[in-house]
Amino acid sequence: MHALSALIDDLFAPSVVQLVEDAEGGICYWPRFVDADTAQAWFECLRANAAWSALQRPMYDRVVDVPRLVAGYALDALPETLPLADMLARVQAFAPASYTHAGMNLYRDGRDSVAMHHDKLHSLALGQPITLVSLGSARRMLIRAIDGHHETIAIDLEPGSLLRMSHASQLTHEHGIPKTQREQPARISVAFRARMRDDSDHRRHG
DNA sequence: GAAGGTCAAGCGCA
DNA sequence: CTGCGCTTGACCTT
Repeated sequence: MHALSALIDDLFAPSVVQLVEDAEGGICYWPRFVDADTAQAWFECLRANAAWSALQRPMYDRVVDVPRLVAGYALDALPETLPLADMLARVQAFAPASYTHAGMNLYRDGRDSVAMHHDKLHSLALGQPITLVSLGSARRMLIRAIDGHHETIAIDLEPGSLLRMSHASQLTHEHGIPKTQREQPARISVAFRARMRDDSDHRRHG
């Protein structure tokens, strides 16, 4: 019975969903980028072995925790303990680009979140997309047009899914992961980006 | 070196 | 319940 409904889900599941249109491919969602077992294995390995850090930010007159854990890796120096090389190869097959970095977020539960934002374009290579792999439990993302009617798209990012956002779409849309009251197990997002150069050298100088 | 953008939690509102 | 817009301030980029 469950096997049958899963089969029906598979038959009717779209292979790709176009969420936003633009000249560079807009924002595109593949619900079944990898199979569930692979997604689960990646999730467990990353959660256990990635170098997660907890950040803080000032908020009014106190310091609060950033509501998620973060980790980042350069793709030319990947630790062998992580499945990032395998992930990159499979991302390249769906959304080829000259990726250089993988940035990861761990949303532990429904209280973790990211505010609406667009990715910083000054450090990203022109025309190169940002491609997001979702692992763990599904989590709702909001995508909102900046001008016009501020139309908002809500999409539940499923484990094993892939979301490709064009460089151009970062100028017209912002995105975020709102907090939720629902029971919400952990999710990891892995964002592959193409940085035009390493600009981490000349910060914090004098 | 001045100016502008970012993004955290909590509130009230629809 | 969910989304949205407002608030302050340290840190960042331009």
